Order: sequence, then structure tokens, then C-alpha cells
Amino acid sequence: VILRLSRFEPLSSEIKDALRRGVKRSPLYSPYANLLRDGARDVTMLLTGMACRFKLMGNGKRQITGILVPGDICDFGFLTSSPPPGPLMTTTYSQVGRIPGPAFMSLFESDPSLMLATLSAAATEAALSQERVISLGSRIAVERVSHLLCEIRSRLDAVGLVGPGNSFELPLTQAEIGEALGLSTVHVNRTLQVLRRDKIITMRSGKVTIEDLPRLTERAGFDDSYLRPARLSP
Amino acid sequence: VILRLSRFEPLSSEIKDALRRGVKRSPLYSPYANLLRDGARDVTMLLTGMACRFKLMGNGKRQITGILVPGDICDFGFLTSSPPPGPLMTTTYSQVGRIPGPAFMSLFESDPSLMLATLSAAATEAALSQERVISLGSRIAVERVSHLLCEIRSRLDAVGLVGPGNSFELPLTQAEIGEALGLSTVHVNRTLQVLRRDKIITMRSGKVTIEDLPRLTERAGFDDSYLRPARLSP
DNA sequence: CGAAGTCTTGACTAGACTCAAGTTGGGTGG
DNA sequence: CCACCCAACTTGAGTCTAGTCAAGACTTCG
Repeated sequence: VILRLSRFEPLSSEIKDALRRGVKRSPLYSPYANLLRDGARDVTMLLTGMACRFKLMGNGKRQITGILVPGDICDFGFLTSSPPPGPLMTTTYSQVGRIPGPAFMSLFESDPSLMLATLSAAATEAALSQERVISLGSRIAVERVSHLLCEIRSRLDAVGLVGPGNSFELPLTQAEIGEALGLSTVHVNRTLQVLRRDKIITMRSGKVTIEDLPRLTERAGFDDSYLRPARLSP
Repeated sequence: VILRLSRFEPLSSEIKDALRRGVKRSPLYSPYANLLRDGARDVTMLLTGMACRFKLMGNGKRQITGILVPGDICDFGFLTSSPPPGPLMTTTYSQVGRIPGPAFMSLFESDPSLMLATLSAAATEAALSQERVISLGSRIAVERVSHLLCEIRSRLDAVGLVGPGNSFELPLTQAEIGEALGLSTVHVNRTLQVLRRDKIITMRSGKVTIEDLPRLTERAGFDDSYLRPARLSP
């Protein structure tokens, strides 16, 4: 799982070894645990479970601004020593790996491709954020929910976490999905019912099965090209 | 204007000189001109005017995903040689400055602070994107419009483009504001009327005057801390 | 088995969209 | 210099998507 960085840029095996040696696996965090560690300037990657970035609004509401799946880097602040973009919370039992920031940075020197890989990961995160803007700005409820499912499926698939029959764990409550998509819990519920009624998905206790991916993709208007760190032809 | 990068990180005067020498000013672009130059791997900065990034949806709608003000870097793709995140269009007469990508990158070697400044600029853009998600996800129309006005005022202020009495040029049609905020043109119009009726703003042909910034800030729930590239205490 | 959190359902409300028809204002050409 | 034109802005009416409130059913877990 840790090797996902190499999806962005071919990495030499020495670097991979160095990374493996440097990573410290964290203990298992419980659901709703806070992953924010403002003091530490570590490079942190989610290894298992799921997490989300959010912001508490004045009126007590919460807006989820990003969802992390295994293989995602929790915070790119180490690149600029800027503060993290908001609190980070697990949504289920999760584990992270950490490498001390300075150790990671020093590997940049020895192999510039690690830098490129890191920047590509950051660029992909930016693309995710942009797609979220598009969802919230110009898609209706069914499209938003469908799009989220397609996106998460794609991202989990990239790290081998999609089982047979397009099924995967989705440890998010409907309330959390609503907070991520700018919809009320009730409306998320009704939207999911439509998708189930139309035999497009099945959901049961945190496990989603996509019965008809083409139709879901079509309802979502989903195009996964933004997830792939496509290289310009050199 | 070009020196805005130094807001992110103190830059040596040699670097500033080198930047100044390397920049080629573009001719004046007309409104609605396309700034996307996929072939060229230049570092491009908007110098005057305004521009926005957008995406065309299947149904003919358009979602504006980002607004650029003078001093903003148009495309961070040169960092990762990844494709630009969508088309970029001027909304008024505009001018950009370009530095060939390789030339810019080679300056990284001589002074690492330029790299930090560039990354900080990218981080700020990410923060903008996140705040947009928050707006679209959990703010109602008046809050969105107010927030946009506060944000643009702040960003223009940072480059000295806010005149006396908190007035500035806003070369966006109401339709474009709607596309950026996920609102219909009609609703944007009505929302602006409310703000004018309450003597909070004045608008006339592309020029906005904020009569009562505290009240606008309050309606928007605006907090400019995300715009400032705050450094962690070292 | 009980309790808390999650999911579901119904009824009502409201914020925002669409459609449609003006009105204004800046720019162009006769 | 005026008439015209087009784009942007306004206004009104009706509709609908999604939100709110409230109550009940189902899970999961201690």
C-alpha cells in the first residue's frame, strides 16, 4: 500500500527501501479520532480505514471538504510549513504511517523523482478538490451521490480495495455523506433509495456493491480522467 | 506586481532581479480570450485584468472553479508536468507575464526560497479551492455572494488594487458570478439587490464599492486567515 | 435486553430555479 | 448625432428541488 506513490512517478528501488525503513506504523485509531498533529512536521499517509477533512461552521453545521482513502497523504503542509487546512477525523478504525518530515525531505536530494511523485500527489488532491467544487456547484443530488460513489470506487480500486462484483467498504454514515455533498441527511437517504430501487447499487452496513457501474457512471456524469496523474507527452 | 511572490517568502534581491529579467509581458488579451497554452510549459502570472478557470458540463452549463486576480499564477502544471486543470478565460482586458518553465526551474537551484514561495502560492490556491467547497456546500445565497466579495476584496487589497472607500473593479457579469457560486443569474441579481438595499454595497458597471465592510464580513461569515500564508512558528 | 446511533418515512416549508417579459446602458453604424 | 442593437440587468409568477421538523423502525453493541 505504501508504494502507491510510485503510481505517480517511477521510483528507484533504493528509495522505496528507504521509505519502507523510515515509516513508522501508528497504532489503530478509533472512529472519530482526531488525526491532526499540528506540532509534528511528519509526512503522514493513511494506510487503512478512512478519514475526512472538515470545517465546523458557525451555526454548528459541519462541512466535509475532503475524504481520504488508504494511500492518501494526510497533510501536504510539510512542503511549505503551512498550517493544515483543517481538522482531520477518522470515520472508522484506521491506521497511518509516518515519516519524520526532515527525513523525507532529505530523500528529495538523493532522488528528485520522489519530489515529483509527491507533487503529483498534491496535484491530484487539488484535482479532487476542483471536482468537488463542480459537484457542489452544478450537480443535483442524484448526480452528486452517484459521482461520489464512482470517485471512491475508482480511488479504492487504485489501491486494490475493491472486491469482486464492484463492492467495497464505505465507512461513512448518511449524515457524513450529506455533509460532504452539501445535502441534508434526509435527502441523501432518499437519493440512495432511488439508486437502490433502480438496481444500480446495494448498500448494507457500510458495504457498498455497485450492481451496474455503467449506469451509475452515466447518472454521475463521471469521468475518471481527473484522478489519473496523466503526464504530458514528453 | 510581479513581486507578489515575495509575500510568501522573503526572496533575495538577486532572485527578484533574475525574475524581472526573465519575464516577458504578453500583449493585452481581450475579454473572453483563452489563456490556455497547453503546448508551452511556461510559468504564467496574471498581471492585470481578471480570469477564471471553468469546466463545461454536459448539459451546456458552465461551472467556474476558480477566479484569478493579478499576481496569481495561472497554472501550476509546470511543477509536475501535469495537464492544466481546465480551460482558463479572461473576463476583461488582461495581461500576463511569462517565464519559460526551464528558466524558472533553474532558479530553484540557486535559491531554494523561490521554491518555497512557489509552493506557498500553490498551497494558497488549494486553500481557496477548499473555501469554495465550503461556500457551495453550506452557505446560502447571501452568504456566498458576500463571501465572494470579501474574498476578492482581500485578494485585490493584497496587490494594492482596492481604491479609497473599499472600491474595486469587478469585471464579472452576474451570470458569471452565478456560475462561480452555483446560483442562477436571477438569484444572484436578487441577492445583490438585497445587499444594495441594505446599504452594504454599491455596484455600477463592473465597479464595486463596499460601503459597510464589517457588516458584509459578518453576513459572509468571512475570515481571511485562509488567504494568508501563515507560517508555523519555527 | 436496553440504549444510542443510524436509517427510514411522512408532511410541510422555503430557498432557489425556470420561464418569460421587460428595461437599461454602452457601443456601433448610418 | 441619433437610431439601433445587443448584452447585461431587472422584475414577476409559478414550480420544484432540497431542507426542516418530527416520529417511528432497524442495527449494533455493551
